[in-house]
Amino acid sequence: MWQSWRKFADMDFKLQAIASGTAARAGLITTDHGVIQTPIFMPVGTVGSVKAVHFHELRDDVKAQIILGNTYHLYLRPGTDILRQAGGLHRFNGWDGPILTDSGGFQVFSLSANRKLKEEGAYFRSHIDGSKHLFTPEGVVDIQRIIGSDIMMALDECPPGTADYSYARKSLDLTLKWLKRGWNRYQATEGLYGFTQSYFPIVQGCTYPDLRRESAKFVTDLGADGNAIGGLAVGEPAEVMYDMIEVVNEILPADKPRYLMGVGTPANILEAIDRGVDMMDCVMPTRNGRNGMLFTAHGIMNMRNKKWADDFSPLQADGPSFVDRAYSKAYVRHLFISQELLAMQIASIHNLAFYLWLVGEARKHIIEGDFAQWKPMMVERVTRRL
RNA sequence: GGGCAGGUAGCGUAGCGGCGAACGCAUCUGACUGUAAAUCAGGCACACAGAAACAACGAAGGUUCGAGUCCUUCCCUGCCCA
Repeated sequence: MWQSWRKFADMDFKLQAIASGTAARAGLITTDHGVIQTPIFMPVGTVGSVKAVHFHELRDDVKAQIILGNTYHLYLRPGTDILRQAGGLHRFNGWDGPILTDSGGFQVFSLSANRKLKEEGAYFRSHIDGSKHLFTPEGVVDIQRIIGSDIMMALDECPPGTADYSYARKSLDLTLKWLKRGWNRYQATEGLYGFTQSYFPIVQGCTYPDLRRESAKFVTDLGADGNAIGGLAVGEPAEVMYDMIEVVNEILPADKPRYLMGVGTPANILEAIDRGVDMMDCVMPTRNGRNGMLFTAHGIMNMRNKKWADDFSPLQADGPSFVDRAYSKAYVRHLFISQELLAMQIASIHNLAFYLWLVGEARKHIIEGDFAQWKPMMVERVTRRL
């Protein structure tokens, strides 16, 4: 185990431990809104709300340390005027912990039918009212200054996992230009609300190792407070994703946090941590939770299945959240079948608490030094179907 | 007793000469990875399992190449009148 204390532009990242026989590491990220213990999972709160979960539940039950917001969605609603008047997103929604905002780069991918990419930026049609908007690398920094997130993300293009080489090449060229322009705007501006904000550039390059290496090198040379890996878990096989993480993490600096964007399943998360990833986010625990899927330390349950109808045992007797013991499987199934809102609340709290428990356990085992033995056992358990 | 309206898969309903029959609900199963997702997809008599066979239009007759669909009788339900 070794330690390093280094002060970077806006943010501290203190590496606390690296488990032997693996690239997994434990650390502490210090922001103006609090300290984050890594590896960490970050619940997604796209429009400034982690769907179906109150902030006191997020803090006290889920034990979230940082949440996400989304630039595209917040820009459309409530809009920058309201966010500026509110004094930023922390003041607006009441979450006083760290916030990371995605740039809208993912919407370039997920709303691809409603956008056109040009050198200057991404032209969008609002999914809400069809109105036209332009997202530039600079503009997206400006918007995130107004939102006031602790970590701002660069605007990138996130191509599908099936993209061919020539498209991936072209796409990466655009993303690299955008990264540099966004970085320049970031350095030329400062936070509006009296605390500092970081800017994370994003590695792209689809499933092509040479493009990934080039991208990682470029990103590293910017010297940001932390670096992100994007364009994964978008249709490529999981093994390919793991390979790309390894390729990229050989290059990304070890003394800065590495953020794997949009990942993933509990097994994905453990594999990513194993390969040196520090931060992850995913809609899966909340979205799949609302749709009846519960992730547990013993496997996956579809709560709508008939087999739970008369199972009065607790949701998860040894689970980390109060909902795990407060409610039975039969009751939660009844709530889902009856389309009761409480079902979605319980499932969201449970899944998020499980995800945070999982990364917390990973951290513990990294520090204790037996992560390499613990991980495969855990991967097997969390992928079972109950 | 008379009049009117009806009887279609667990329920509700569409179809009014080509239907092995649409749709909704219920029910069962699956999907969901930087959230256009409290969403989406599929199954759903019985039996069998592999391409063949047998299956829902109240019942029985009839007309027709062909009938939920037209005709006759009967049974049942609801409403109204005696």
